[in-house]
Amino acid sequence: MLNHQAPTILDVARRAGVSIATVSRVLNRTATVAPQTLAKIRAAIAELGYVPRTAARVLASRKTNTIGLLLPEISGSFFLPMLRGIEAEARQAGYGLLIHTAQDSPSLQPLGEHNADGLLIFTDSLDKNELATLHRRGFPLVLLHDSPPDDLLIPIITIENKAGAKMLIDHLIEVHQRRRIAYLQGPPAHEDSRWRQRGYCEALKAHGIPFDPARIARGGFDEDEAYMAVRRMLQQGVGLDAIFAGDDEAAAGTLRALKQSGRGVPDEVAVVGFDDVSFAQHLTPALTTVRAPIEQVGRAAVHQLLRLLHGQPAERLTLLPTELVIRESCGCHAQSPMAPARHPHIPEEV
Amino acid sequence: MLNHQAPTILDVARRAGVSIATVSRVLNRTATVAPQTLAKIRAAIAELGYVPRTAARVLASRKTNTIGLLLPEISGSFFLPMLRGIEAEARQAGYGLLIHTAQDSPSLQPLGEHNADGLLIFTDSLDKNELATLHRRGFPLVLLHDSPPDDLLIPIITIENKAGAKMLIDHLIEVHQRRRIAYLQGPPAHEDSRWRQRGYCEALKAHGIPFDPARIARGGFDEDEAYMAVRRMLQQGVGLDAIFAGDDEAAAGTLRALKQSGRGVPDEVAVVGFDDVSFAQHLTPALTTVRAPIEQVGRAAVHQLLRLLHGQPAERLTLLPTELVIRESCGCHAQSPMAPARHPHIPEEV
DNA sequence: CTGAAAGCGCTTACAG
DNA sequence: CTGAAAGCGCTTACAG
Repeated sequence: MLNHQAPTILDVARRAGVSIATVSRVLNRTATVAPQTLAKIRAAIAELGYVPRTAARVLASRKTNTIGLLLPEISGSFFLPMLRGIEAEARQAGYGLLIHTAQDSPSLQPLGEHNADGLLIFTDSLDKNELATLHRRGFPLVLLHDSPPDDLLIPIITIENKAGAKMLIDHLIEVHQRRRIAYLQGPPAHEDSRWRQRGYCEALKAHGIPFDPARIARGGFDEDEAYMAVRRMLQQGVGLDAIFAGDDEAAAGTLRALKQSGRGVPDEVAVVGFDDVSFAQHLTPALTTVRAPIEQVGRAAVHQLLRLLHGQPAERLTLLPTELVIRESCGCHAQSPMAPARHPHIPEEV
Repeated sequence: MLNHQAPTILDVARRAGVSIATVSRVLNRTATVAPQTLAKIRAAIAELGYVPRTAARVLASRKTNTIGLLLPEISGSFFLPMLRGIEAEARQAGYGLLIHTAQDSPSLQPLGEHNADGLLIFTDSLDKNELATLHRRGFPLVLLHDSPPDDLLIPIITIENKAGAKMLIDHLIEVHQRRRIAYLQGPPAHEDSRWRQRGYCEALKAHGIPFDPARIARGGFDEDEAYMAVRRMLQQGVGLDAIFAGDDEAAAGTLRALKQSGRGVPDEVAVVGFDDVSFAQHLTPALTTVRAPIEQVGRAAVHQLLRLLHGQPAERLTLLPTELVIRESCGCHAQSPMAPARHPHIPEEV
């Protein structure tokens, strides 16, 4: 399909007057080469605009030099910073990034040992059996926000969900005297949600507030689902003076439901989220939430995977700290509007 | 590195009692195979859990079956839907997606003929010379939101920026009687921004409003940059009754700057954005903007690239329609019952 | 420090 | 409908 035949290692070798083995050595810095030879080869490469064929290298070396990323789907403000972290870290290490969503493929064909050296697997994107099979084959795997089955030692990267949630609820109780606090659960099997709920429960307990199941509903980490859930609770007359929406997306739906029902936020009902995604600060009132270091999760995942790829031991669990972000929706005052919004870090140019 | 040797096509052939050529044929559906033979091969594949090595296929067939995506960086709410569209369309067509950001690599090494069949190139991510070189080699390329140099026939996918902007400004002028409308430009070389500015100018002209360069500033399609730009205009005493922020990110910064300066939005100053990214509806007041079909842009780009890959002619230009999204920041009433009611207001005098 | 040669696991004419 | 064989473009012991 290409107009001209791209140069191969043989073309370079001929032009430089050496063997292809020597060219390969300078390409891979795999052995010292005489200075003049080196210079000739470098020149030949430059003149021909030679780029090694990935496929040939992979076939011969049995390493793909690419990391696979498996996701359930591409959505939510959560995903962007994570991808940024993964891509940056992979690129820095000289690895390519192959992305695939599990959308409708029941089995994991498009990503595997045949086109990646290792895999990053996000919550809910791969069947546990397939995971076990891959792992037993010795294929390097790192999990994101989802624990492996007990018997498998697969590294996992996740965040301090419980501690974050506890800080948040403690704040509502201690600073704003809320005691009738609802919790909106995420998707059923979602570990983040379960840990957040534990933090919520612990905070209640620590303050002697009885747990009331009527104040638990399914928000699904989803704006519309949360909207419906809150409407339902309100209609049922569940007594509330605060809602922990589970995550920021759900918090947006919660705010909408409350506004529509004429409840004042935060005066009547305080609202808090989790994650601190980009739009959290733009909500009205500005959302009090917990900052999840999402980009770092991505970086850490690649980091651990690289260790595995290099035959080094990896951390079984990487638990990244979360941080309370106080804005207005909890009942606190607005901070100075002088402060510009915070932005994710942009790597410096070299 | 793997515990067991993964099965190869030879293992399958032996088990099925056929040659590797025949196995290859059923793998690729490249010739009809006798039913019993087919069955035996299928069985062998299943029993062995055989998956063809991508590298070997690529090397032998000279097709990578993957699409490369080159971006300047991973950021902004704009990027997510575009990626979703690209990934979905590629997956559907059986292509892998290899992502790379141009961050610090001055030249395009990590993505090219050696590991992709074709490339999707987003604005600002590749030097024009490299682009020309790739194209002249006959490498399939599709551009996103950025025109090729005149002499190169590279398909481009973009949106109706000018028409969208014109609708927006027409609305401000005709419905809300605004005449002192500022425009915040995007990054210098950004085509989207230039076309939006043309739409802005045409709308002014059509209503006999003189163009005033004092009302043009650099918002950079960036929240903080827009914030600073608006503050500056306000300090300089530039007369304004509306601001077209260039895009939604900049609109967020604009709202912040106006709020901080105590200007009422939309009463004193109307604000409109462009793109309709996810947070636009969450801003206060809810943002009137133009919906850019971003996910579709991604899909269309893959679609055109696939045509190229299949040797079919591709559309030189795909121009996707935009659509006005009226919310509240222009001065209109809230449309949906979801939002709180507002009293009608009488526009300020000019 | 360098080369000859085997081999990585497929696809694809070419025969039959 | 099927097989034998060449070839894709590299890497990597093995010699020297």
